[in-house]
Amino acid sequence: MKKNIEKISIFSSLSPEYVRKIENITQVSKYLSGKIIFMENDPGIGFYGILDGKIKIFKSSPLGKEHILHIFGSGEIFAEVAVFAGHDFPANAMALEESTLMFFPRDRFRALLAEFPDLSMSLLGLMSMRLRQMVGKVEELSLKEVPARLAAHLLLLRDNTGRNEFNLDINKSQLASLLGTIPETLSRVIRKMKNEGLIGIKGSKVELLDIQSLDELAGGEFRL
Amino acid sequence: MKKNIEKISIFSSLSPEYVRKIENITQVSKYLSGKIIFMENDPGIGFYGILDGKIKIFKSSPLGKEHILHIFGSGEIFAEVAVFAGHDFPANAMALEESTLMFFPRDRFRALLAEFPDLSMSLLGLMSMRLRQMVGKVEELSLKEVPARLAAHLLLLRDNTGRNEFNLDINKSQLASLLGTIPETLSRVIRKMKNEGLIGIKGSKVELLDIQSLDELAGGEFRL
DNA sequence: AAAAACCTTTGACTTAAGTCAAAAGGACAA
DNA sequence: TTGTCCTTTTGACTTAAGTCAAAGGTTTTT
Repeated sequence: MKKNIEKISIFSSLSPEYVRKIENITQVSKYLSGKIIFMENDPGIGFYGILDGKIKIFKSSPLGKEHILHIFGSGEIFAEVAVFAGHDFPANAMALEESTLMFFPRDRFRALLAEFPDLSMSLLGLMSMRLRQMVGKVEELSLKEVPARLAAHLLLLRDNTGRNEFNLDINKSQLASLLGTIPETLSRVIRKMKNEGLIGIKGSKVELLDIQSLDELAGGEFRL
Repeated sequence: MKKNIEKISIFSSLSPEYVRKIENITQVSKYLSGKIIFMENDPGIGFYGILDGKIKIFKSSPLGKEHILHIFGSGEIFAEVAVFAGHDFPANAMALEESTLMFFPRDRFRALLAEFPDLSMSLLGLMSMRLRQMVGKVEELSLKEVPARLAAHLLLLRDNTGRNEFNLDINKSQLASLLGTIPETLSRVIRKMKNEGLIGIKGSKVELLDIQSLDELAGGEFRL
């Protein structure tokens, strides 16, 4: 069966030599829909990557009720948290449709890490990077209101230029979309901030007039 | 100087033996406000954890303008992405206030990973776990509307119980807060769904009457 | 310079969801 | 049974932000 570890997103940006080394320890198999992949309390002898298909992770109560924890799709890996931690599988896994999985045996994976510490470093680096991206997204999504997002953005530009007066380097439609809103709304928000004396703006030249209020708008203590 | 690696969140949940081993290779130093920690293109000989203080990461343009990429605070690590990847530092770092940093030399850290592959596994496991949490948060924040969140929640309960009829195991105020809204709004949303024939509800007994519409409400193809 | 294309602003309207206040309901003890 | 307390629902109002349509402004092209 063809191995295509590039489909597993966490490994896809690894250097080709490591990709090959990892591929060599894996084992690809097909699971029919409904097939159990592992059960709760089975020893965590390895984790899985999904080349194709959908896997549901679930727990069963004594009464036979099932509690779905997660459903994973192509490109994702699962069970790695338990396996890395050296635990047994904490739940069951079942194929929801015909699926092609790649199995990464714990011991051989561990041996690879032992032999090639740079592989560990690369993997840690990749995860670290992704974590950063996600944290960024959460921060972004948490500022719900447009004025807050605009204020935060302006303060960031201020940090970046070191001035209270600077030029927007993109047009307002683009800025609107960057802030997750539409030009009309942005226009109105800008007008309001101008009327309230928080900023001055002419064309793409912006001047921050009331840093403290902007800072509070942005959720307080945004940046030093 | 006292070492307290527990303050660095990614290492805080590591087992004590590894905590000690890592502590042994680190070096704690104080930086006065304004002090440069490293410069762009310096070799990435190690990464840093912040025990206390604030660090700004920035780039300088040829004209001397600075562009702040990020500001890190207590408990965070920085520069690890470049260091793990074996790159030079891609930007400058400066203390924004008096800060206490812990330095993790790349070579010694790498040697530790080589010697203790289980440490690699644990770290990968921890990062994986955090990544999961963040992904979950992003998904949650992306469903903006209350009816969508309620529909998603009901479908999840359905998955979990395996029935179209089940009991809410918490009261409606708690449910409202779980969904990130308030009881009044939840009450109205429920009434609307009832009027539209999507659900039946009596006390805490819920029946899903139109799975397909609920599924669409929840953003389509929520769960198989 | 005139025309076309694009960007930005404004107005009028709609929708989602929050606030405040008050009315129903339900549970349970005295 | 009658209160008392808590949860839930309802109404009236407000706010934030989106849609649609149209009017001004800028550029760019010809």
